[in-house]
Amino acid sequence: MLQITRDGEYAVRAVLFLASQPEGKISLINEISEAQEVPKSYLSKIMQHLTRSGLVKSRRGAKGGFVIGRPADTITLRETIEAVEGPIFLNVCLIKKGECHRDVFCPVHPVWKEAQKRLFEVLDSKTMADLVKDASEIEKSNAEDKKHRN
Amino acid sequence: MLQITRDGEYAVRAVLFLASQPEGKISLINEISEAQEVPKSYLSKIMQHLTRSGLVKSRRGAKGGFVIGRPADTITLRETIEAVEGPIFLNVCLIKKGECHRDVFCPVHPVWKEAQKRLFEVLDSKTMADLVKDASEIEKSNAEDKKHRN
DNA sequence: CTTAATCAAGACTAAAATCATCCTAATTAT
DNA sequence: ATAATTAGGATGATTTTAGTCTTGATTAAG
Ligand code: SF4
Ligand code: SF4
Repeated sequence: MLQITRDGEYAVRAVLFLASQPEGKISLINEISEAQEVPKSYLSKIMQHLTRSGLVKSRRGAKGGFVIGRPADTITLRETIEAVEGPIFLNVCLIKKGECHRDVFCPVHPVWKEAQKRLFEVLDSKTMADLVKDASEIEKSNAEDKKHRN
Repeated sequence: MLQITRDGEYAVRAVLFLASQPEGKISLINEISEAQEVPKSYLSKIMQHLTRSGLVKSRRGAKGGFVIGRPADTITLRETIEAVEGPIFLNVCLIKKGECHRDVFCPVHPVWKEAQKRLFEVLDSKTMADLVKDASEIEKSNAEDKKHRN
């Protein structure tokens, strides 16, 4: 359907949440689930993937939980999504040369290549650090709006 | 999976085929299916959608078949895909305001908006007429390559 | 060393989407 | 009439999506 799955969406919410936590703060599944409105048991599955990919670090047992795995300014939106959904290909012919044998003469093939490139430009350019900053600016702006509505 | 479906892919192939036919030439399901390597019975379902959307015109009965429904330079890649897949939304929050209630404070929302805009720029800018032209240029270039490989 | 807390791993499931196929009906030219 | 074609809908296999649940492993602390 040319739409990101809940896996990808929830992964972004989770990583973004961890990125917004103070250094060293350990977050529990419960916290993340409630704050980001993701079903707890589903989220736990997603966190496993994110842990295996290194985007987050986990510790089991008492005082365990999750922290972000790398500096937030080194984690892009695309990387987060692909960590749980696998690599993005807008059409099968982008998977690899010859995946669709028509690619050698197909005039649509280069268009998909370009479309994907442009999409990646956007998803690669936003890091989790950027998004945390954006969030605080939106919050500030919303507070301003509220004041002006009096 | 953030990938166009076979419906969309096959629709593009079919419309492109019709766009490349000489004015007035009527094409049969069989011809289109063979030339574009799309399962015949599946294609027939897709042609129905394309007909209802006006992108192609059909005539039943003897001497019937399909022709393109509008000038090829007025049909974009995006329109063709959306005719069979429905409108494209890279994430649910793009469907409409409030579809995701977090959109008012979510820093990722504007990124999806931008990503979709960029994607549309590419898919809207290519018409079937462009693609037919591109195809003939690719063919010419491939023939050249072949000659030089001697 | 026991226990409570917490994540890891994988089995399981319901519903929907995907990718088709097939049959019957309607239409059209000859 | 008849042959050629598309229209429409029923059907179906497979995969994906979006989750839940249970059991096991690990850890800190008393
Ligand atoms: S766009 Fe062209 S190359 Fe890509 S899958 Fe379709 S036919 Fe193959
Ligand atoms: S990106 Fe933000 S607004 Fe869009 S669906 Fe996710 S949470 Fe909602």
